[in-house]
Amino acid sequence: MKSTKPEDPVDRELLKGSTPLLLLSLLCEGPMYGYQIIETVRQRTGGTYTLKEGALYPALHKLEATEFITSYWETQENGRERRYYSIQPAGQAFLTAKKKEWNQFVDMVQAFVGPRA
Amino acid sequence: MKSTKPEDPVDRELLKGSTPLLLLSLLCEGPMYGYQIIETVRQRTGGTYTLKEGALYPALHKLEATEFITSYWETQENGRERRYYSIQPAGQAFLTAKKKEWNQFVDMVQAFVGPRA
DNA sequence: TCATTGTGCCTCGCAAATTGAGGTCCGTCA
DNA sequence: TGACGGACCTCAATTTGCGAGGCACAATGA
Repeated sequence: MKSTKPEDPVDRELLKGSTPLLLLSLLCEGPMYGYQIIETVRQRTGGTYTLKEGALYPALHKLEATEFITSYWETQENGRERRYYSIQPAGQAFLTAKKKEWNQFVDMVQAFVGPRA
Repeated sequence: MKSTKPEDPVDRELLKGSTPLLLLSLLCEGPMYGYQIIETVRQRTGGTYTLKEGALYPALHKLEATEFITSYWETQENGRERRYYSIQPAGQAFLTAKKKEWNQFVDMVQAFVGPRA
């Protein structure tokens, strides 16, 4: 798993604050481990959005500290370990709230920028 | 001009990066001065988005430094001064690019979060 | 007249988040 | 053996918004 050539990345500043939203959304589909999250995001966006490790891990740890997600280590057949994260009920609730906020935010900006070109 | 009670504000982190986009969009409608921008945004969003001075002025100065906008002082009848900002051709171009980026960004997040509830 | 509110500009230090670079460990395959 | 990729992590620097503060002056009303 590795490839997908780089596309023009989206303005980094726009991404700020959207990370928890993304992570929780992803984990809604099932448990995932860090590296997998990065690859999944990269693939699904065709390389437009490359989640950086330096942003991902701190974000995950924070979500875990607030009990929105939990983690557990799982040993693969080859003996190597992976740390899986899964969403918690509190995280579900938080996600719902965040989604609403996100939609509000989009509507607001759209109101100024004008509807989709 | 003053009122519009405070509503629940949108997550500050989400706002990051969207400010230049907003400012340029507004200035597309014609020259405006700082205080006016703040009031306009507050009114149009019903108080959801209160652009703070500490965020606005630095942002304007930056846009001016990059020649996306220009400013000029105008004296009112009562003798007071206002600093008007107006968009420049370079700003127009930048705005167009930013808009496209914005739409891309929204689509991307939407793809993970799921379409509007 | 005096005090308060509103208009209008600005800067500074703090907090939060991402980036980019760095580091570690260990399978696998040539 | 050596190089690569999987897989975890941290840290300094940067960027941006926030809050608080400051300054100046007009208009309002007690």
